[in-house]
Amino acid sequence: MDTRDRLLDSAEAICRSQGFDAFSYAHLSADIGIRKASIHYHFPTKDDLAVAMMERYCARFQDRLQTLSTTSENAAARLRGYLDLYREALSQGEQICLCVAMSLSRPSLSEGAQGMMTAFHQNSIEWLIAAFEAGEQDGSVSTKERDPRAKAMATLALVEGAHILTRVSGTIETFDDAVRSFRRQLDKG
Amino acid sequence: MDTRDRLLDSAEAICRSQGFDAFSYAHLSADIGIRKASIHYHFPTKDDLAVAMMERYCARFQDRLQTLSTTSENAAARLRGYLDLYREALSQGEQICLCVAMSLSRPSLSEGAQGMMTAFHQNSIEWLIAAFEAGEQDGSVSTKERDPRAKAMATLALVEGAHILTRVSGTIETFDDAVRSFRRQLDKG
DNA sequence: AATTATCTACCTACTACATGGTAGGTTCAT
DNA sequence: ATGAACCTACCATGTAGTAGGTAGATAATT
Repeated sequence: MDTRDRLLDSAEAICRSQGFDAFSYAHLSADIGIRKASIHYHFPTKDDLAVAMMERYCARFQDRLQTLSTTSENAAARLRGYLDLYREALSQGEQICLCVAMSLSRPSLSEGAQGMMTAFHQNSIEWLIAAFEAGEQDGSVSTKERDPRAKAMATLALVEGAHILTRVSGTIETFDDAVRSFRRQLDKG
Repeated sequence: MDTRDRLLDSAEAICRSQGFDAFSYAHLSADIGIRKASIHYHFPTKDDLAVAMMERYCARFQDRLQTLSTTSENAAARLRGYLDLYREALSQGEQICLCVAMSLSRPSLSEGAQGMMTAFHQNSIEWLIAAFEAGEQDGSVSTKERDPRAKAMATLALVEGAHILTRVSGTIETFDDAVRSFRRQLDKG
């Protein structure tokens, strides 16, 4: 793997477990074994790194969503896959969604990085809306709520909030507990 | 107001809008108008400040929950009040729950501060469980889900996640969108 | 009542270290 | 001989925290 990717990996790991302000070029340097100044060759400023990190994360996530859409047998399966995606992202319970992690850092992140976060949510919402609409058509997702947008935003809030709860408790069971009710709805449909 | 409280106010404001790592004794100093070193008289270390901040926040929140329990006419009203509490906490959309904000900072927060966060969630969950159980008894809250613990954890995740979404979008409408589905359920019952 | 000691809440001045970032040089493959 | 990918050495600034002093209120002792 090339240095650039290793830098992004290292940065993403710290960022997702301790927040954006928690890692420094010195940490990365010690972590991957090149001098601090050399990192500036790959990412002139820390904000460049932030943007690159978000871009890669968003692209990967988007890919996964795409795959889910095409391979799932019905809308309920798609949404179950979505839950699994967030569950896997937790790793052992210490890695939360990069977007959640970044959202709390000082808003001095530059419009570039801010924009990536907004885009990430936008994409997620659109995907979820499509999933819920498909669920109503194929009958695999039955809910009282009719408004697909409300359902989509509630779902996004649920999984991101579940990440926070899991981060605090430290055990992945917390995530399962928090999404249990929603998951049961998907199984019944 | 005495200096100690002003320090806590200032710290809490920055912490809830930019994260724990975003404020320094220098910021507080400039904000309330005493010298940086004098802050160490009130809070010897930054972690002492963190613990005091969390203690005050938890106590206040607990008080509010208590009030809600005693003054609401039924369980649905209690839960509606809970949603309002989180909505108000957002202020104009930049102030998120202190516990959510702290949960992302480097876990070098000391067991004291970590423990306060766990306690906060514990208290919230217990309060919510009681509310959902009351809702089943008085018939004001009707849901498919039977397990009150699953409902409680899902609700906590929902409101904390809604805070994150609101923080990113910057508008309070986001919060309303995210909890709309749940709130509608409470109104119907 | 006058003096002395103690305590609170601040101050100036400092340290040691971490931070992001820069200047300029070296190695090595193309 | 050009450029990518690194290096050493540095800088200005910000960080939490310390040492030691001071004005003023309060309490204790004579």
